[in-house]
Amino acid sequence: MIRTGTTVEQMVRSIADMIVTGELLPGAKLDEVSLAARFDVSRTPVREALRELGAMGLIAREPNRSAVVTNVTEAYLHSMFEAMAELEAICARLSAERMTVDERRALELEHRGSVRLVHAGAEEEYSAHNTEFHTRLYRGAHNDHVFEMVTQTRARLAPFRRAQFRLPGRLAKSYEEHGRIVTAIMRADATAAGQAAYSHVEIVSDASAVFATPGE
Amino acid sequence: MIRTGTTVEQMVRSIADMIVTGELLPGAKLDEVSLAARFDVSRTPVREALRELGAMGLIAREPNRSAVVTNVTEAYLHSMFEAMAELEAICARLSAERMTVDERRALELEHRGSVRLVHAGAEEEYSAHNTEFHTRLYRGAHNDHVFEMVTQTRARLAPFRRAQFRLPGRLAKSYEEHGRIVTAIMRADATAAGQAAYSHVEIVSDASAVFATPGE
DNA sequence: ACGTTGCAAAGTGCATACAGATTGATCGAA
DNA sequence: TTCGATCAATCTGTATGCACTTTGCAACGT
Repeated sequence: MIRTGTTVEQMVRSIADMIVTGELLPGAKLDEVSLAARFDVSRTPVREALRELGAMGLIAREPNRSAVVTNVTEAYLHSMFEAMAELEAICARLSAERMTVDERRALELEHRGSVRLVHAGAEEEYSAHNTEFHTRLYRGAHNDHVFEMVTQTRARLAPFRRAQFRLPGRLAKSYEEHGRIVTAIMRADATAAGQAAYSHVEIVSDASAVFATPGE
Repeated sequence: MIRTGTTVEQMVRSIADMIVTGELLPGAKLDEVSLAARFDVSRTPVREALRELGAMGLIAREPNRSAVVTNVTEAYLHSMFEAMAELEAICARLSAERMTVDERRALELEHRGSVRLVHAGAEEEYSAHNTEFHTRLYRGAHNDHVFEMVTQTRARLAPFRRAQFRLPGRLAKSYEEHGRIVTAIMRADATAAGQAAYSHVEIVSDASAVFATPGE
């Protein structure tokens, strides 16, 4: 396979991707031997990859037990959504203050371009647009550490948010909420941008809570 | 050393502690064989510990190079302090709204008890009190994910904040700022608590910026 | 002098081996 | 039948070994 020193990194990305995209569902067991066979490497790099995924919070590890895809309690899921709302609000506020002219224009274009996806009901494509839209918001804050935190939190939430756009009317609502954020940012109204971003995530949270595992 | 946990966990805690306390300064090299000898284990668990510390952001790793204690740029340090201010503000706001009566009382007692350390100029002891004070604030928010983020950010900032209480008059100022936060929380005034916490960190940031490494 | 090349020492990346822990199944006894 | 104990299969935790990479130094040529 890969003979360079990036083997573990690639495995981390690959496994993280499987978790985020739902190929590996919360609760799924990840045993080292199978993974080693699957990636055609020995257990040593597999263990290092699992160590890193554990630190990222994507999997849970206990001594002498197989790693399992993190299956958070309702309470913790709620705390992550609340944190996500706060982080998005921070990004929106900072973006309203700091985005360059080009960044503002690109955000607006990205948003306007998505209206046809809403009308077409293209859930898959809208989901991709949504990711891009929010990533622009995170970058626009011009704060690397906040970017790291919000990106990581987003990754951990991904498995629980997957089906949100399948709920009836969710696409149109999302578009409308994005619009409020964009408007506030174009006006450089940090307070309004923060509030719009906060309530946007709150609504996504409500739409996703149903997928949580009943507390343990 | 702490009894609980596996070998790797203990090493992670131990090394993280050395970094946070300044026993290992930013830029210090951590080679695997030396660490293995020092902890009397083989390189395998050492590598896993380094992998985890890397994921935590405490050390930087590159292929075929020794790990080095993270030596952040001024720009990144600034972004961490700004993020820290936002996180502390969140904790203060949520604490103002959610702390139980017992938690509020304990916070106030902790604060009042520290006045004698200020008068005595006991930097070391005040630093311990400061940690305890802020930890109470983080817990009081009753949000596990925010707690994780703020704790991790705090750990990464620790090496650059160590000497803050040696600056003249810093103890008294810190005490005064804590007082504002406590007052707001006792009044359940979330907005005031958030603002007080934000500016408190801002001041610490200014007091610490001098320790950053000139950008690279 | 100075830059270049080649080599040796040291360190990392990964594979393999072995020891200890866990799990599940089977067999025996109440 | 059911509960419990025992043992084998399986998996994780750690040690060790080998190959490749990096790096510092020294000898060489210009």
